[in-house]
Amino acid sequence: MTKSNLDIQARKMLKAAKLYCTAGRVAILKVLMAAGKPLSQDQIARRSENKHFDKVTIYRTLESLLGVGLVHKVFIDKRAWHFELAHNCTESQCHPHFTCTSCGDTTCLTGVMLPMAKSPHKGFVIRRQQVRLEGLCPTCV
Amino acid sequence: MTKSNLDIQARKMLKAAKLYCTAGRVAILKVLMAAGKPLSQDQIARRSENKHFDKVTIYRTLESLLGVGLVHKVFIDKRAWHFELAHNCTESQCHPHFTCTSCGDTTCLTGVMLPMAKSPHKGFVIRRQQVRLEGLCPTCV
DNA sequence: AAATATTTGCAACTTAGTTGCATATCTGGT
DNA sequence: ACCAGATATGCAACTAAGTTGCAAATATTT
Repeated sequence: MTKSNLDIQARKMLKAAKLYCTAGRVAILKVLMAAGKPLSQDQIARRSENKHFDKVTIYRTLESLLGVGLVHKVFIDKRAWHFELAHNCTESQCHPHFTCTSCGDTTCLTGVMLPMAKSPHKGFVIRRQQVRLEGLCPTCV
Repeated sequence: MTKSNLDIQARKMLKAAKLYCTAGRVAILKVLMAAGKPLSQDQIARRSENKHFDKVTIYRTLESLLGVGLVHKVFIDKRAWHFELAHNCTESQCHPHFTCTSCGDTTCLTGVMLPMAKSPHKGFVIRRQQVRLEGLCPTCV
């Protein structure tokens, strides 16, 4: 079995981040790369079913990927946390996430970028900005 | 016992929204007004301890307040949902919420407002925008 | 290939939020 | 002010999401 492109890329990312290159990390990175949108632990588990990973492993893996900045936590109107690859992001801002109020689906609006907020209160140092949008998606309009 | 200002205000808001004016709703609105920042169910419960409200009641009350737009759900890096009064907000945008990465505290940056994002993908109708900021607060700088 | 460092899976647990249903409370009409 | 109907509340039991400790398995370094 030849290693896929995604596989090679995932291993490169892990090596660059000085993380142990384990089956779980590679698999989860690949799932996130393929998805192109934020996923929950549960969704990740279901999308890597050919190999079963315990949910604790998935959470801990995501934690380690968060730690080195390969992955971001996304805040959307769902009960479970969602994670996505941190590419397409500048140091201070990712793309906005759009959630449809009708079907509930979330889309990454890559390419859209707002100017960074400036704190009016002296003393606040703003490092990162996240934008969440809500409305109707093309299918539900 | 004379009714406080907050009390009168809360009742007015409920009446205007055509919601039953119950002890729970008034109490929770007062707690949110007094807090001036997003609170979780748990925090609301602890701040209205002179009268005990079941957590189910608090969730359902928040649900009803959300329904008429008196309250907003705020998305921050906490496990529990947080809610705040929906004043100080335009139809399409509240103030940004700033969370300190050091102490974890969240502050409302009232007065700060970003231009609304414009969708580059035709077909998306953007109705509301929420901004989450992260960095260091004055105390932790 | 061995020694060391790190990750994984399991079981048990905590915390957040939900559901159904019987009881209590609210509001408008008389 | 009181009653009927509408709505909200509390309780108990439940589901879902995320966490902890520890022993076994897997990576990496030498």
